[in-house]
Amino acid sequence: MASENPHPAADLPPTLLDLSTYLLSRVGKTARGRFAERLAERGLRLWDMAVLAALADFGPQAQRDLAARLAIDPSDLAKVADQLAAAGYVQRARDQADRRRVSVSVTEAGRALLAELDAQARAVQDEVLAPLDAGERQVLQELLLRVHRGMGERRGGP
Amino acid sequence: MASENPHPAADLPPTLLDLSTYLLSRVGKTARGRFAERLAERGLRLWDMAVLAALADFGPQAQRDLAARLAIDPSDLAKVADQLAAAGYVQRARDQADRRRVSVSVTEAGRALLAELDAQARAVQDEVLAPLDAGERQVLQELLLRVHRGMGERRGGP
DNA sequence: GTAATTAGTGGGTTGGTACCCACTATAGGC
DNA sequence: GCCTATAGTGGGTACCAACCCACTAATTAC
Repeated sequence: MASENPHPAADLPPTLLDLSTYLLSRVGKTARGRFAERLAERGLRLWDMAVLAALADFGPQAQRDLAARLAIDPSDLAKVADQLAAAGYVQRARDQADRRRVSVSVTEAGRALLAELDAQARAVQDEVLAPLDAGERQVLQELLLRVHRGMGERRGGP
Repeated sequence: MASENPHPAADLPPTLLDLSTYLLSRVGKTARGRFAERLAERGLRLWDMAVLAALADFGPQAQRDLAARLAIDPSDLAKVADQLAAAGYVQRARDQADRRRVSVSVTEAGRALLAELDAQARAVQDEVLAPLDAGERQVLQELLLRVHRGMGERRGGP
């Protein structure tokens, strides 16, 4: 999974480097990739963390609501939840009021894992944002947050 | 190819939104996706533009050098070049000094196409960066550029 | 009760990317 | 001339993400 550098380095055309969207896409992909690598070492995927985060932040929820919130296909969420439950990071229980629903909640182990993953994510972030000082990182975060809020939440990854 | 919004909107866990790398990845993916959509309408892919840009910026080159520069597999580049040549956007000619090499150069049509694509890319960028004013976009561009330069150019997309 | 709706799940398909290998043609060392 | 290395190309494989459909179980509407 850890890919060495199969092709030599490159310096890219200014026409592309002048596009913020190009840089955004490239930097974003790299960051995502590096973090995904670390998750893979534990047999986890990005969605796993997204689900844990959503449960920790918003509390127990029915899978359907969780899927809507994360904009993931309910069928795919079922698979993620399955793995997480098998590993003991989440619990699933039939809702007694409406027994079709499965309420998912994060366990203590899940919270602990989330904290660890968050730390790892920040480690990767430090690596990626190394060229920026604390103030600049703050600025970047705020700009990105505003851009993100402005985007119609179509569909993305985790 | 144009995906409607198959799942309802979502508001995401603060734990994730607090990670710049998460935002980077998400915003980048969206931008990339939107631009790719437009390219797809013309039967083009992201690599096509990358190749045109490299040729326009750096002049005619052997495919091998072009592949190294863009960090794409030579075999994959061959396929891209093939399509571009068939459409008349690039020309391929055997290097007379070394007849193994194929020198690729962009045609007038290719330059015209690149200009159009660049305009479209900027249109998408305007859309994505809508929440930011001109000064903020400038700041973002510079921060991203520095981050990008700091990244070991492992491998990415186009 | 019957019909229509909803939640979850299993089993796929599709599209795109990165990657790799075998093969041909040419070049260069000696 | 012979041998090794290199440039390009064709034809794959592997992997992942997004998506979709069919099916079951439970609920609600009438």
